[in-house]
Amino acid sequence: MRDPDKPQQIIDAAVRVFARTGYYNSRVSDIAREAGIASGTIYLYFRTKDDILVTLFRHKMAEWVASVRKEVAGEPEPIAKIRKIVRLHFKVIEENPELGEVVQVELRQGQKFFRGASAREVSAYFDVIQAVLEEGIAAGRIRRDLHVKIATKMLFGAMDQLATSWVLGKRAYRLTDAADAVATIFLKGVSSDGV
Amino acid sequence: MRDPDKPQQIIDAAVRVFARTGYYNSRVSDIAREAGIASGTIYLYFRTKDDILVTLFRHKMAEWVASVRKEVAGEPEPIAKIRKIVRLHFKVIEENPELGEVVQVELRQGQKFFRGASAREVSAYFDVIQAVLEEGIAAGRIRRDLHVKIATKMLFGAMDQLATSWVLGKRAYRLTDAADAVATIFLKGVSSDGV
Amino acid sequence: MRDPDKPQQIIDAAVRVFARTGYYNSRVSDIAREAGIASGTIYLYFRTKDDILVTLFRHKMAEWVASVRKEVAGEPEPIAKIRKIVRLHFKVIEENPELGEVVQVELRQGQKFFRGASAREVSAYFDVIQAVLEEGIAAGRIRRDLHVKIATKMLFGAMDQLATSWVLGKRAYRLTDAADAVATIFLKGVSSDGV
Amino acid sequence: MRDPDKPQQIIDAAVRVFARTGYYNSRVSDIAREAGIASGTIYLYFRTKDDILVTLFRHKMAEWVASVRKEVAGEPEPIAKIRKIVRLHFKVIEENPELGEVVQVELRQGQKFFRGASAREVSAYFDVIQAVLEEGIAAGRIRRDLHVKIATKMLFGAMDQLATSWVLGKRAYRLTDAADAVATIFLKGVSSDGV
DNA sequence: TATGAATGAGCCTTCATTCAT
DNA sequence: GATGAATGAAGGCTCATTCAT
Repeated sequence: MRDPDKPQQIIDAAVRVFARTGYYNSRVSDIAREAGIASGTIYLYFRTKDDILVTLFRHKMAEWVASVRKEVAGEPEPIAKIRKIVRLHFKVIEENPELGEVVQVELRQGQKFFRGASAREVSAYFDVIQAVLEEGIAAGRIRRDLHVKIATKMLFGAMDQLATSWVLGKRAYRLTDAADAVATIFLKGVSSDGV
Repeated sequence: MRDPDKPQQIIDAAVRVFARTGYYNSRVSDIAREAGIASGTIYLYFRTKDDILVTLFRHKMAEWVASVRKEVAGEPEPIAKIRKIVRLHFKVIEENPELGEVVQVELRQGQKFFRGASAREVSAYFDVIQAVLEEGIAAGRIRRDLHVKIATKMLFGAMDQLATSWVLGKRAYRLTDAADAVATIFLKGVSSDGV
Repeated sequence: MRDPDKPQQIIDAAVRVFARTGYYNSRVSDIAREAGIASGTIYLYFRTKDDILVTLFRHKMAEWVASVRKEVAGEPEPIAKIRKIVRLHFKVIEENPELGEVVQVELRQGQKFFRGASAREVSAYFDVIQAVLEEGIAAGRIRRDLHVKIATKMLFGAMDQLATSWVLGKRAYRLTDAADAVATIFLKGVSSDGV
Repeated sequence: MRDPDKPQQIIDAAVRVFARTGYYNSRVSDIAREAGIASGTIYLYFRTKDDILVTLFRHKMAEWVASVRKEVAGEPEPIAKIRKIVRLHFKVIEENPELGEVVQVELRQGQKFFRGASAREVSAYFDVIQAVLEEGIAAGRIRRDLHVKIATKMLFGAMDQLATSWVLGKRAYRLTDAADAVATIFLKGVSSDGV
């Protein structure tokens, strides 16, 4: 198992193929053709077809979470952090619509049928959001009585739905243009009354 | 002479089977067994396996939207309407977790791969939410400058994510208990400043 | 099992259906629809689908042979008898092209796969031809050294091929117009030299 | 890298299987077993089960016609050519009775139901016979007023019927022994009177 | 390591036949 | 007798996976 680029090439090919036809309607040989290799070669790097999807999720989500974490770390202000998260979420989707299609569409299948293999990475994303909200509470910018877990899921769900609509729709507008509106509504919803 | 209850029985069986193993991992014969009929019988009422899923979506979403519409119609106050929608959304999921699993998990697949067969019914749900928001604006209860389409998607996404977490999770709490918190955050986010 | 017309109606419907799509591509329900009855009713008169085909062959061939026998009996002259046989063969096909299609196309399948169920009737036809040839030899009109069985098969084969071409082709000409040419060539081939 | 002998092996296996049970009563897995391969392998070389039969017809008929053409070309005399054709026709059947069974029995089905896929090759055989007859007319050996198309069909039909009887019968005699009798009768039937 | 031909389990769908009405 | 809904065995075809080269 020498070539260290192959797994990444295969995953990138899989993203494109899955985006096009979905996991269950894609054949391993489609991924191989897209990657420019023989289908047998895939099995030198992945155990099964499922394994490709699971690894894909893990890698992409890990990358994503890492970049969100980094972005957030560079910003001291909790309110601004939320705005950054929304903007980055939409930017990632906008720049990688194929990845978006796969993640948006297949993730729920994945959560259910692939043993929560990507659970760690997904919940890491939730953790980032939740941590920022808690920071905001500590800073007095966010309501003390906020049910943080609920608010976390709401923000994620809101972003996810905007992204899904855009990805599966006509993409006639720039998704990132919606970022501020989304952040504003959410922040208004969770902020301390006096702010 | 053809049994008018059969299609419903088959759909109900399909909901249970799809909830358990997902559309692509379910066999037609599984649905037949669950429905207590022979597999050939299914083809007297549905053209293909796909047709079962599409019909399932259409029927269940149509029912759902109808009940939401009815609930909303009985309430004059736009703010209260939003609260009712959230409560009903969670109540439906809580009382039909299997339906929830199918709709939550398969719907996105469906939106993408089944010719948007359920698109009409899904967008009808969005329409209900949007109409209530516009009513709220007209009544001065909701910000005049709100981007209504964005807010609609946000509310749907928030509810959907809460529901998904609950359905795929341990269900250790009552989903409906989260309804007021969700509605409150959302309403605070969109309401007129003076309110 | 009362209605004495049903079996005939079913057979006639089967002739039309088999002519259209062939035995193996026809469904029992197609025959039922064509006959204007329910598919279950067929099983009151026939044991299996095979039974329909076998009975069809037997009846139609028996009718055919009977009419050939009658026609031949009315003609004292052996040479004229041969001409009559050819003319009648082509007339039957021309007037019942659907029957022709079934008999021509399916008969060989039948000979092979349906236990020679129609063997008796088919060989009865051969017997008629052979008897006429032997009559011709006795009358000195046909070569004494003729291999009668071979000549019988040749005449049948020749008529059968002309009929098949016509039935499966465009039918742009009248098949009976070819009868005399066929008879003439055959008779010249088998007649006594001095004639 | 794909084995270039496989298609031929599959066709040969198919000939044996179809001869035994007929096209419609044969399963693809039967052909695979007869060919000593897995059933999926067949689909690497043929698109559908139909495709096997059509290809089989085309190949075998093309081979047949080529050998007839060659045989005929080596003989200058038109009368002798006819005798050669009959002898070769019977020889092919006698040496390949299984092929004979398939061609004789299934060909008519094929003509009707497989889009006339073998039409070109079959009519090429007719063309060879017809050309020889026209040659005979030009050489003054065959009647000038002969309806060539009818005579062509008659000869083919006669040979075909002899072959069918032999193939489907007990094969208690040598088919080639009948060749001269058949040729003689036919030639006497079509030859110029003075000959 | 890479290949891709070969494998064969698996599944959707059809349709001859049955049987309750 | 007549119906046609129900049955379930059967089979063509797909495709993830293996393995000889």
